[in-house]
Amino acid sequence: MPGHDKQVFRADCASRPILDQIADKWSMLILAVLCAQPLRFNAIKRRLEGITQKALTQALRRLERNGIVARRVIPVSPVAVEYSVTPLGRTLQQPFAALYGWTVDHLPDIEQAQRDFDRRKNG
Amino acid sequence: MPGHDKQVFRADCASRPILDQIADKWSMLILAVLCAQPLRFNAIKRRLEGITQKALTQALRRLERNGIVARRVIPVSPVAVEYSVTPLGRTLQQPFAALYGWTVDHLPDIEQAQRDFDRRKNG
DNA sequence: CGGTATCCCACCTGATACTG
DNA sequence: CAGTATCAGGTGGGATACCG
Repeated sequence: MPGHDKQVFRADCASRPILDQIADKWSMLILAVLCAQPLRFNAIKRRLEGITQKALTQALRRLERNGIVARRVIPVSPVAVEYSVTPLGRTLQQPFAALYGWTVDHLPDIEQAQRDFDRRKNG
Repeated sequence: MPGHDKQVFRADCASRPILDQIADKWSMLILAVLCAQPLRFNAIKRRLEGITQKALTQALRRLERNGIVARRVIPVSPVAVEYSVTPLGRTLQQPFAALYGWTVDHLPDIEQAQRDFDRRKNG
């Protein structure tokens, strides 16, 4: 991290809570599905196997509050709500893809390291 | 994420737990401080304002298990333990730096979005 | 359909004490 | 120094029920 090696380690660094809210379990996956196309609440939920309604609601609110996704209410009956990625959110695609690509590329190494570690501990 | 748009959304995708364990609150900061130089336990703790001993211990174990950091016991008295970044861990620097750079670059946008959102909700 | 409200429990936290 | 152990207390998640 050339250039900002000092501030980020301070508890009051402004980027810390952002990093926490954006680099979490579900946000990356939500952004990925929405980047392909805008989707409605339950459409997102169906695509993200394992997410609960509560977790999805919370993650979407957080992303909306941070300007990453937009929420549009379509006044039909029953109500339809469409979520889409904002221009700001699109700029996150590159960093996220890099991180995801890393996990895929190094998955064998990591799993090997885990086996080694567990064997050392257990015998 | 060109090329792997399908698997990651499945609950049993192998990269999911890795992503969870690596893109968490403290791992990025720990890796950043250790990339500059190997450090002992309390040296890391002093640099990461706000982390508890327990949280640091857990994060280091997880990083060690995944082959990201190495733990070396130096048999002096009292015991010294030095943590360093492995070659595998070094390859994570680029993706992490990209993500951190993003938060710094877009911090004003995000804070503005937060103010707008909060004002809409509260009035 | 897209949520909110509620309950309950696992977990994380912080503080403190103890050990090799 | 570098942890582990323990306990109290608060937070968040899962399951369920209900609402516009």
